[in-house]
Amino acid sequence: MAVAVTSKAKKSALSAKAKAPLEPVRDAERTKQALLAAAEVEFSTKGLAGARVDVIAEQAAANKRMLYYYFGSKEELYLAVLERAYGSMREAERKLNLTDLAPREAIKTWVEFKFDYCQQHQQIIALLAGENMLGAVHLKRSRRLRDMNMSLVDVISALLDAGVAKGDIRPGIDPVHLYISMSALSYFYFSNSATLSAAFGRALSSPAEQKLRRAHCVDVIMSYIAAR
Amino acid sequence: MAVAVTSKAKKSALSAKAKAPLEPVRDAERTKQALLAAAEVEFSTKGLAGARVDVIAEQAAANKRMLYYYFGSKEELYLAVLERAYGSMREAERKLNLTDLAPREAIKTWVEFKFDYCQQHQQIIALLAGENMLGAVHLKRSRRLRDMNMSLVDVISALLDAGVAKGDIRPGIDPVHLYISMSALSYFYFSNSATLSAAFGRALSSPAEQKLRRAHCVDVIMSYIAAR
Amino acid sequence: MAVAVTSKAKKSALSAKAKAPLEPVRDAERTKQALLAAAEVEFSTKGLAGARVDVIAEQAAANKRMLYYYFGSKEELYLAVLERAYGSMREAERKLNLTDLAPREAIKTWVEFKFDYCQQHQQIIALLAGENMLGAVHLKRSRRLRDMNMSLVDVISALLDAGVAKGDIRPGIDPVHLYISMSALSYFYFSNSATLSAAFGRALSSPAEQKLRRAHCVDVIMSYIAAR
Amino acid sequence: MAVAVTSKAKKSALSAKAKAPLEPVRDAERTKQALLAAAEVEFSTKGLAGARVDVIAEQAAANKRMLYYYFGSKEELYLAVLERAYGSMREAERKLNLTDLAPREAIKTWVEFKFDYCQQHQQIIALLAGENMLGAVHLKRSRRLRDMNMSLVDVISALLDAGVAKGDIRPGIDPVHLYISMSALSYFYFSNSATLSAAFGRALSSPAEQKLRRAHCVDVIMSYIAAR
DNA sequence: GATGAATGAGAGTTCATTCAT
DNA sequence: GATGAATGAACTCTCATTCAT
Repeated sequence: MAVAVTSKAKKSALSAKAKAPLEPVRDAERTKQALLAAAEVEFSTKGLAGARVDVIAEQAAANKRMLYYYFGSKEELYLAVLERAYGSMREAERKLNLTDLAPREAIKTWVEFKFDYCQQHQQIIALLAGENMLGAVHLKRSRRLRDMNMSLVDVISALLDAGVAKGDIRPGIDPVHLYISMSALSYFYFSNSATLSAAFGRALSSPAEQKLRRAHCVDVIMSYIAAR
Repeated sequence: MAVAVTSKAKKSALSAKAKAPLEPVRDAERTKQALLAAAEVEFSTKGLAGARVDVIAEQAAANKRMLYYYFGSKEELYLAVLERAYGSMREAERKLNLTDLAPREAIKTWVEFKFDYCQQHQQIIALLAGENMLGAVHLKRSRRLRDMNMSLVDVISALLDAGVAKGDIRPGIDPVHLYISMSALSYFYFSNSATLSAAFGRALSSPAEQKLRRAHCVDVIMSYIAAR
Repeated sequence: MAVAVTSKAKKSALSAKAKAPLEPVRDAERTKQALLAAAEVEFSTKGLAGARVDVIAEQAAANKRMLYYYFGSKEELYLAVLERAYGSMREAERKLNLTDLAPREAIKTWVEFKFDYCQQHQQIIALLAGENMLGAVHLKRSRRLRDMNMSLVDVISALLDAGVAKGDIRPGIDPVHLYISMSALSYFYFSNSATLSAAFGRALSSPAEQKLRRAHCVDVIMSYIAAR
Repeated sequence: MAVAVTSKAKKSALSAKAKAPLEPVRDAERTKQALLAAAEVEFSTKGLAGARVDVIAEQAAANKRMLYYYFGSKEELYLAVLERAYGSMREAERKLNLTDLAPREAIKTWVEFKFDYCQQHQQIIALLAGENMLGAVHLKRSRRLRDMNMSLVDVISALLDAGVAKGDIRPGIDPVHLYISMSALSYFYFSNSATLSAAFGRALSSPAEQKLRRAHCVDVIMSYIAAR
């Protein structure tokens, strides 16, 4: 963990220029981010109702009071976590720039991205699962998320159209449902890994198994979109 | 299990000995079922932590004390609900008797069944989502569910083998992952319908939309298993 | 106050008639009244904001949870206390039956009653002072108190009219302001006794002093209403 | 006390060397007064316990830290407000110089002053009501207020004696109780206007109504002191 | 003289659970 | 088998106050 340095240290930094610039203890942004990070863990493992603000504050090495100072309430903190998680997911997707690739290649990349993102952010998966269980009432209220979506469909539509024109993607595919399926194949595997592993008595979350699943997801989608 | 005799029955037994043989009012069983039903609603909409014991008792038109009388604790009630829900899902699946059908036909039927079951039991979907968020610790502890699974894989394997032999299913398909995908395509659509509808600004849960999705799920899986 | 008798007490009373009737621990009404009484003390000495629910519960020998069980919140308990206090004050006034007396005699009795009531219920005085400081927002919201008032003015009017007709009360007196003055002379003496004593360096709350004040109040009002 | 020099002053000192002798901006005093004014509003509407330090600081457009810098604590600020309010009330009374008037005229003027002062300083009325509810523990501790009182009684006594000698004031009037009554008639009308208005369903605080009350107060007192 | 960040104690409130009948 | 009263622990949230700059 980074060592905290007070203003005292900073002043001495003026005299000794070799001193590395350090993060101060009284850093609003730092505290805020620590709270958000701790909250993400707590909410994603226990849900909104099951999460404890004391635990969040403690894990963030912050005072409980700070949580209310910055976020107002448990629910607003939850929403902040949700917005950040959902936002960064959409953001990552947007950065894919799939339009530069050939249609089938682009879709394959997308499926792989979906899988990798789920794998690397299982906390977000859990978070979204919890939010969906509650009817997504919080996400629906969020203004920040209103605009984030939508354009996705346009990208898929364009890819599908190009593929159809080129002759290597079959016509008549609904872009929304294709997108849902691409998500579903990876998301469900991670969101339900606990019950799935129990059900099949097979450690589905091992690296080897994950590699298998990744290929399977690509396979399913590519088979589906293939021109006959 | 001991036969329940209500106080009503007792009283009438005292005053009139020539009573009807045994008036099995079984309020006991009825109360128990009412509690389970109410608990399923409460747990599936609010999660384990968010659910309120008082609400469950009230919705079941039962006294709160009865809940403890029959189930011991909130957590045990939750487990009972989970077991019942998960059990009946597996039970329904077992009753499909798919081995009588041609392999491709059987799998198509299965996919459709998956979709229909999800649609008709969205409460169970939510319940499972919540349980998975918690790492499925309760379901893993359940003895009753140990045995329920497993045989599923055998059925799929048999179907796949038969199809391959017959030449209309491609070889090399992993039955576990096929099963997971069959589940994923329907489950995710329902479990995440709240965020999906918000994301796409399209009422994905309308009957027309559901019919579309059902066909899409079948299409995806059938394309995948098709022999080239 | 009626003595509560539980079924237990009743039963034992049947077998052993000499048994003293006992107060049961689990008596809803008793707990409720104890809470109200404790709350009256706490609210009247510290105000709504300064009062502590823990103290109220402890003084009532009840569990803090019971306070919420019966009253819902601190504010609602406060309102209940207020309604009870204000209600019993008005009730006592109504029972005076002053119309049976000669006009001047009636008004003299009323002034004396005002003084005596203030003296015997200084808690209520303090309670009302606090509520008035808050703009009486709680009392104004109370439905129960809507109807309690008003008729008072009619009584005074009748008395004044009779006195005027009889010739021993001067005409032209506003009954509302007379009532306010009758209240003010006693109420203020008690509500502000703390600052008054400090200001005059004279122990104004001694019995002797109170007797003096009582006579003074009567004197002032009687001088005012006297026909010239 | 150290002379305050604001940053504003400093800056202008830098740019214009030919400065005015000493530009005593005294933000210090201004901030202090702003805090007192804001505190008076907050304490008089919510009481000591109900008042919020943050609100006071915000309303004074000052930093919360300044409140502690100048007053040490919430309670000491409260005391400062009380002392100021009570002091200025007594001060105003002292400035009446009633000894120049004829006795009855002087008392009439005094009653009118009481009424007018209450009307113009209803905040102080509320403040005193709150303090009295708490047993006036703060005012009693205040050294500044020890000396303020007392002389009032001498003035009244002198007026009464003069009136009695002159033959137009009746003998035997207790000056303290007369003073209390003069206060009571106006104070109570304002301190309890909220409940009174509610009780009588009559907007007692309208200008017309206030004029009526003022005359009534004078009438009551003048009738009382009149020689028969 | 002024400020935003931080704090610990304690407030009101809620909850699963149990007691007495 | 059923009920209303009772409980204590724990939770979310608030507040006056102080630190570091």
